[in-house]
Amino acid sequence: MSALKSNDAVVAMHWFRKGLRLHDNAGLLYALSLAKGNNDANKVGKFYPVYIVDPNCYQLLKCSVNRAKFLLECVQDLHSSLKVRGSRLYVVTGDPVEVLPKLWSEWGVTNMTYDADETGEPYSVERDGAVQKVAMQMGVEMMAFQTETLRPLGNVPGGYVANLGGLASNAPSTMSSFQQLLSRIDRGNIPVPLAAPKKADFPQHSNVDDDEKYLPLEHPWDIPWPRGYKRNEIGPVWDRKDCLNASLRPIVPGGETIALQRLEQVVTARPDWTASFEKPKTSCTEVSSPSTTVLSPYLSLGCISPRTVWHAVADATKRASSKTNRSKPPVSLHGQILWRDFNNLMAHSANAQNPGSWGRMEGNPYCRSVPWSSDPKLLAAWKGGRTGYPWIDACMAQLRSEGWIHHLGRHAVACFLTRGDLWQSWEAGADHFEGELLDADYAINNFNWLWLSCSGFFYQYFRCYSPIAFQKKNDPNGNYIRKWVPELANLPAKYIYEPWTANISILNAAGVKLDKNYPRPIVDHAIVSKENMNKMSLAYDMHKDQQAGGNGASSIKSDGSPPKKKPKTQTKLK
DNA sequence: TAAGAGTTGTAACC
DNA sequence: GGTTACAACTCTTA
Repeated sequence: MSALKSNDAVVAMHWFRKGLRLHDNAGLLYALSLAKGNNDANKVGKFYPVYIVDPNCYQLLKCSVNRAKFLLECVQDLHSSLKVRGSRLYVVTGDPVEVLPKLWSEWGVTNMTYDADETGEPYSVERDGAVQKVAMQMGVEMMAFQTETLRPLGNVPGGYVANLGGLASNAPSTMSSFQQLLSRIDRGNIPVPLAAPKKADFPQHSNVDDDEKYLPLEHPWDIPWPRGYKRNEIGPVWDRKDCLNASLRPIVPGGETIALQRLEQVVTARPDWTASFEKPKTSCTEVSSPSTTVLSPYLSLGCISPRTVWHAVADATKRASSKTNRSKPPVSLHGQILWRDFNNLMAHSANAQNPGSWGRMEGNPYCRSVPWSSDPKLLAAWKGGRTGYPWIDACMAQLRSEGWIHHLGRHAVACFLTRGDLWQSWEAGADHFEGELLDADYAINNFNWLWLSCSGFFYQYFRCYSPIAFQKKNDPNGNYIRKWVPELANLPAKYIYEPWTANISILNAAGVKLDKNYPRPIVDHAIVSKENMNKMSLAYDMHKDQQAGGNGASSIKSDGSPPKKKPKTQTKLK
């Protein structure tokens, strides 16, 4: 595409949204090359790297204190890294659709690069569409770069959909068929990440100023709420005091610099560990140092690029001892990055078929209809870690405190909320996770909720996690519970997973007062899990009927009653 | 059309 | 600690 509109020097802007990094950032490099005038001294222009704190953005509206802290740290780190290179970050607050045109006029911007959102996330689609419209009117040339997945998702050269005949609805819906698709694109080779720009790559003597008006925000309470926002109505409920609450400690600090250090420490420096990594075998009982990489928060905001992680894992694996067993996708570390691309492709495909459907049950081509209940009390108990099942409550406490839970803990609480126990919609769970998780990601979060609730991609609903047995097997002494549910810390190991089975003298000795400082179970897992399996079975039968060409009517008798289907686990109900 | 595979279940048995 | 029944899902492939 033509970059220059006239003989004038270019004024280039790079709009950081996700992709909060300097390394492997094609859009940033392209903007810099434009501003440098292809090294023609007469054509050296200006370069403005910009981040917009957008209070309307879903990231801020659903955002927990932890996530706001993490985001601001990422932005601050970007500013520092740019300053080292003789530049700076311009941080502006407001709606991008209003803010960008002002900056374009003020600075005379001719070109703007940004990282594309290919998943079709509704807020991004709406925002970017509106910005593009204004840019067109103002003659600002916008250029999007696909850099947040190993390969572009869409119908562009090297993209997944381009290798599916250009039809997103042809996207593979299983991990193995996804891996085959990837292996057909350039024989499965993953492009090498681009280096971060050096000081010499920035146009010098241009526009570096210390205008305090554009400094990064320091504290989460500096973020203004959108106009008309009413506390407690929607989104986060926090103020300055909440932000200073010492119990809220993100599991990792934000920023590209720390992300790259962490990659070095956990992957590069541990070749044997990296080569033999198997996700299902990692521990969800750790109370001090996590058993996985905890790179996901950085990937979700693009502090580190997936290609960078991919190649670091490949290099470390090459250096591993010959005696070390090499794990393979989907359980290996490469597998984890592949899952990420697969999930992104599914989001892209769902939204290409029906815009905005990926985060919902209704109209989502990958989601089965399940008649979930809606009980605010059960949902609140789950969110607040007051279900009466210590392992579930411990996970929810860690989520609230650190913005992170081990993958298997997420499985446990997601299964519990949906098909396992509470029979609440996965949408409600996904919504809560999106606000609380540091690594909240539209594609991946919704994919996993579809999976765990057996609404899509995973269908073995008879495999159900027990909120007691699963973790008892991993952590017999209940150390994880003792840390995150301190009310139960003094219970003997025998009762730590089921405090209601202890007699009153044992409870008294441990300082546990059921219904007072710790709740009794809100449901009986042994009973509801069986009932729920029968409900899932009926929902699946309805789905089959619809697949067969009907509208599910054959499952409903003329009097409106459900079919007399023999419950498959009837014999176990007693 | 049937067989096989599917990142990570549970409980009972030896 | 390994094996098996539980009651049986869907999607892909041959």
